[in-house]
Amino acid sequence: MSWSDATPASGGYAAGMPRSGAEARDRLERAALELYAEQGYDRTTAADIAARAGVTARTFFRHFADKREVLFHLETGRHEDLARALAAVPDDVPPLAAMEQAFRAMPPHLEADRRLAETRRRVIEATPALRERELAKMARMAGVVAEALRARGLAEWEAGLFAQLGTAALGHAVHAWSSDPSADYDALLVRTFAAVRELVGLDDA
Amino acid sequence: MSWSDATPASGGYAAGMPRSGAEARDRLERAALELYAEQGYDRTTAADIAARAGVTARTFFRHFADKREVLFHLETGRHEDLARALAAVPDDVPPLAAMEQAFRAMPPHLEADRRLAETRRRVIEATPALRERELAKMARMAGVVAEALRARGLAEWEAGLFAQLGTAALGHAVHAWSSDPSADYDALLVRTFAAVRELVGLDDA
DNA sequence: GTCTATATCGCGATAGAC
DNA sequence: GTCTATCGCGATATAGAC
Repeated sequence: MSWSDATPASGGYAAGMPRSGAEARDRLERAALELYAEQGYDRTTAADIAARAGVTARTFFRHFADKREVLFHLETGRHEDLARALAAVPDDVPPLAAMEQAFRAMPPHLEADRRLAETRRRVIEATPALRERELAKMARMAGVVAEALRARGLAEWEAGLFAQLGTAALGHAVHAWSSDPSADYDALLVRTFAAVRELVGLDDA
Repeated sequence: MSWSDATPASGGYAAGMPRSGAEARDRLERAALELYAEQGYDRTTAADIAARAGVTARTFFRHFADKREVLFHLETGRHEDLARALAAVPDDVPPLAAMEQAFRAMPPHLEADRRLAETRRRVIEATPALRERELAKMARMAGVVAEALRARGLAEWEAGLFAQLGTAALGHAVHAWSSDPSADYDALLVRTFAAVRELVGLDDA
């Protein structure tokens, strides 16, 4: 079934195994998630992942900087999209609403396969090293958002705080979504932002 | 001078070198900060640090889980203090004010030696791995705060959001303090919380 | 791809501190 | 003596260099 049980043929690829870098990266990502879920993150070596994906360990590190990055590669690189989405929101829209619109415009890529999203979440929550990486990604995103808000005229301090609020809301929505298969992501996001507005007393933000 | 140039005597400690775990840990912390500042985090090996502290590399890892933890060990373990400080605030004090009081009651341990705090901050900001760890520590603190707020009667969601706001404010104040030697920490903290209140439209929080 | 540094952890023996 | 911290040595695996 698929390439999951493929063993690297001596001297190269197994017959018919696609050689494209993107394909290999995909298989590595899948293999990593599977193995992390099956045996746990620590007991899974980079070599294990590479073997299941039908490549060598060296190839693994060519695609991903480290063992953690495998689960976050998809999220990275979307920061430009996010900045663009925020810039596209008219300047007279208040900050929270602007973030809400931008976030709604870029739903999670894994929406297609919820089972994967759930597994991924479970693995991350069970692994301190992965939670750390997730926080770092979140912080980077908050930085991007803050910069975009500053471009909309907010002061540095304001921009930073609103960005924290907004990304916290986003994180909450994503978390809830990937924990509950029967949830509608967009609705969750809208509800979360409404709750933040009410809680924080900024109905016009 | 001091134990910095001490080499572990073959078969054991150099004569008179204190064997207490706490002393060794202190020396390791100092040595690590020095070396990280001098050569950078990546070019500093655990063996380097251990050698400067007069112990073996194995001992380093007995005291600290990894190379990053050295710079955060002091911050850890104060979570109980923080929880206690929050519990000590009367229940009728609103959440932001409660956090402000609790934080003011536990100023940073390095306040005594600002040079160290500045160096530490510079090293952390220059090292992605250390920033990641710092974020993780912050998140853990936010978790502790959130739990304390829930104990004060806030709903889970409220508690989490306020905790994020409060720890963000704390982080901002600490950051500003450890970047500017002439700043008064307590005043910074108060000013930061005031700014958050104003910005967020919750003058009574 | 191969080679290498080195981070990290397990284990048994040893040696101050109380 | 019993602790507890350290040593010394080895094993595995990550990540970067060549």
